[in-house]
Amino acid sequence: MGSTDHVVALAANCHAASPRVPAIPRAASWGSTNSGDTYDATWGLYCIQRRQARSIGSGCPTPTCPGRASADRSEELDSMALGIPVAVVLELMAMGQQSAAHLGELLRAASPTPPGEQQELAHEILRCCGRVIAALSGGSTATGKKRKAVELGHATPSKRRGPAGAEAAREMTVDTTEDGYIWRKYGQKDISGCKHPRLYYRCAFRDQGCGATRRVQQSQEEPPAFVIAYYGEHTCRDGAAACQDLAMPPTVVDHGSSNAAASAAVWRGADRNMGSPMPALLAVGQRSCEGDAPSDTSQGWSPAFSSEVELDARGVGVAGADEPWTVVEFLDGFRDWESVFNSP
DNA sequence: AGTATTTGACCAGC
DNA sequence: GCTGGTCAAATACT
Repeated sequence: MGSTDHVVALAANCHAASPRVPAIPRAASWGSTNSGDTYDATWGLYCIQRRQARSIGSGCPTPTCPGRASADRSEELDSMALGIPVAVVLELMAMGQQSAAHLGELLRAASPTPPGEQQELAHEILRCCGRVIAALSGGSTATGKKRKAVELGHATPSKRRGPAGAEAAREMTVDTTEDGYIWRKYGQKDISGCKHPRLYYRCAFRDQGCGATRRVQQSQEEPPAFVIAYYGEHTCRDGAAACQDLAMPPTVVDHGSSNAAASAAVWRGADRNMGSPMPALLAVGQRSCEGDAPSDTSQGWSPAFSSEVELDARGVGVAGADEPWTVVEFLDGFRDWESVFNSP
């Protein structure tokens, strides 16, 4: 059995033990909050209503919905050689990432110290997913503009245009500023022609040498969307994993972070989800952005979501009348892209 | 008291 | 000179 099968099987087994789970972040790229699709990322099950899949390319009034106005979307859909929408790949990779994180958590719980080969493997899966997501996000930048060498951090550290030390900008438009990393705000600037200020964040683990930064600009659209540009790579044990570790129960994780306040903030988030089946992933990231400027430090695991996920005994979403499908079916080969996206 | 955030100042590119 | 990215002191928060 391969690693992926292992993760999927594990996730499916875990879900069987707990068929109902709280709301889970949905990848922003799928957009609409009331489209009827459901995503149980924690347990690795993904349900999507066919009507939502059809909305891609047919237009949707929701500004952040992938089906809206479909010039950009069709461009994105065409952007992959295999004809697979980038957004869907991102979604699946995010799911894989979460499953790997969950696997790591379970392995850690089974044998806390020292980290075993299995845990290293889980971490490797997590890292691979993260890199694919980063690569795909970079390939679908909103502006498509290339940054000059001086902006890419090849120059000595300075106050150059573009965050210092940045290697590349990966720009994306999402409906939440939460992305699974812990960021520390270090600046804010009013930008000419923009109603909202631009916010500057760096990784909270900067003291560990992590040079990742991001720039957040709220669009003037309604509802709010955020254009987030990422610079540099997370070197803080792959950022997301570290952040997730912080959110785990203390009996499982001793992260050793000197960042007490950040840890405390995450723990407060965890408290809100006491009793949920997977606090490490559910606990954080449920604060939505309100007002003009999201001044909060993002702690979330994953992008925006708003709907409660109701699952039946098999762990399949039952949000609507249309027949749902699960990503497990897809991964097992019972569903293919055509059946998902072209079905009436 | 320690840490995070805010915000005006500074700096460099354009 | 204007703009935007960063710094750092002041302030707020826990």
